[in-house]
Amino acid sequence: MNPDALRGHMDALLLSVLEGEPLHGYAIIEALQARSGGALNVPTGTVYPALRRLERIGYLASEWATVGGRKRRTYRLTDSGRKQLEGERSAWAEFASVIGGVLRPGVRQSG
Amino acid sequence: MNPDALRGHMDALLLSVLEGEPLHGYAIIEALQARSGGALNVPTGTVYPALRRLERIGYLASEWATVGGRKRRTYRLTDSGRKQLEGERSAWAEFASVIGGVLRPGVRQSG
DNA sequence: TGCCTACCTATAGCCAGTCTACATATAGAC
DNA sequence: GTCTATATGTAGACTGGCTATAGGTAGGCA
Repeated sequence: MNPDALRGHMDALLLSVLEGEPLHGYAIIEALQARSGGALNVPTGTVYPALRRLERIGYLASEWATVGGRKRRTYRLTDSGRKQLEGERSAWAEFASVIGGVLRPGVRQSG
Repeated sequence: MNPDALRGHMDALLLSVLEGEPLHGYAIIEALQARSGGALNVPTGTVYPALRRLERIGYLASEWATVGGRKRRTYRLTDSGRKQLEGERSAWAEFASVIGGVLRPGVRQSG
């Protein structure tokens, strides 16, 4: 998967994965991998800064927890984040439709 | 349309629009607008450098022409570009399927 | 005792592609 | 002579995903 292609879609992926249940960073990475059938291998250097950014904006909130002697920062969607997720979903639908439409083979403008 | 979302998909759009017939830069911008129902407003600062890059790689070839007193640089797909377009199309299909899959509401991993 | 793997968070700096803003020029309408 | 449409092009800003690195715990294994 070309990394550049993810640009601008990462937020939607993160919010979506957190919709069902709160997760910590490492688990989010695994969830993305699992949900994509292994196609999405997002490095920590992408996920952790993105999560902090989303928290700063107000779409996520986080709490520290210690599980099995390991510290985790667990993120959950805020109401604002849930609303944003809706927006991201329709933006994606629009985007996919537009790009898909232009890429469709054999299209000609007037002939 | 969020500009970042285009990252990594611009090449595919340009190659696709040139599949049917050779076009010059300005016409390519109009074609993208037309084919997308107005959703795609790609600025010249994006298109011209991208076209040059694609030519440098070998996916496009260009020739100068003068039409109605105005100079145009007309781009056409090379064989290599046509091949690349196929690759871009399947990459897009894969990408759209993966992202769409993760974004689908109500997905849960095991429960 | 040491080594390795899995788990877990985090940052500095790189990089490439899209964007904004600007520069340049012809044709035709008004 | 001013405006709009047509037409190409560059410099530099911006931005967000990536690489590389850093730090630490737990548990298996030899």
